Amino acid sequence: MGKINKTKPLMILLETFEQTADGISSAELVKQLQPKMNKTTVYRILQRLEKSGTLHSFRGKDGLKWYAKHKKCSSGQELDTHPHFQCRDCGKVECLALDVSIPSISNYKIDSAELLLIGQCKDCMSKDSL
Amino acid sequence: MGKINKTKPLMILLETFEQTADGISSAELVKQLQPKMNKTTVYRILQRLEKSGTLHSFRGKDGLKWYAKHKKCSSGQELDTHPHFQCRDCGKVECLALDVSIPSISNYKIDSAELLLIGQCKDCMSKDSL
DNA sequence: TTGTAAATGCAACACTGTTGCAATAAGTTT
DNA sequence: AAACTTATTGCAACAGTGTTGCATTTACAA
Repeated sequence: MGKINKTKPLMILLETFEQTADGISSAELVKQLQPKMNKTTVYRILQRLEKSGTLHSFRGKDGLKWYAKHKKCSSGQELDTHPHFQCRDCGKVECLALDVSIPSISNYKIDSAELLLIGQCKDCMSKDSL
Repeated sequence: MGKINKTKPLMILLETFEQTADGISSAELVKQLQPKMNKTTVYRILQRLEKSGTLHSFRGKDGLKWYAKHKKCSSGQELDTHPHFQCRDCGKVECLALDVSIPSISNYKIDSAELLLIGQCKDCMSKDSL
């Protein structure tokens, strides 16, 4: 009891996501944290943080899994279906603060939706004009 | 000249997609066509068919790449941004004949959008009630 | 027939993500 | 504190998706 925690992998990941509102791919995290932290540990912590509601996940344009902070919905239980933007050039992913209305389809039960917008971000647009 | 074509991989793939309006994942195709056709060949033909406009591709909920017939837009050059539905239970993917309006974002140039609706299809709903 | 370009197969590889098991750390009970 | 239990982490091995290089075959043209 009273033993001082060393900086744990969980904390490192939590702080990483606290520092940005952007998305981070699991693969990127694994690379960044090696060899300080094991690949398996990274994947497992991400799963835990998603299950606990701290993070949300989605797929990027290349099929990679991305995570970002989970934004609490203003009105309780509704689905948070904000879109994500991914730059076709640098690959960066951002959460967009927009509401997307999910179309309803007869004979189908829709649980969730993922909207990914692909384009060019500010940085890459300005690089183009140099 | 005049030599009779044996049934070529390209033709097999084309016919496969002609027979359904649903999506088929590359991985599924590779499995189905083995050992008649090589994995690499399948992937390369899919790339070719997408580049030529015969197929379009998108990512499913698990990051797999899916292909389906490309539907021509009624009015020429506009982006075809129909959503896709994937069943959370059986994994099947369908193209939905709905128009989705892509939100525009200041400072961003949006090229394309992917909307994936995840839920339960008719078949799996009826299986549940047995 | 000969030559050339496209299409296919094969092996090996890179990468993302998972699983099983052992080792460690943390928390609980006595 | 000691013993026990549970949760975390690391490591190695694996499975699956997709790509690349190179050799071979096929289609097509001169």
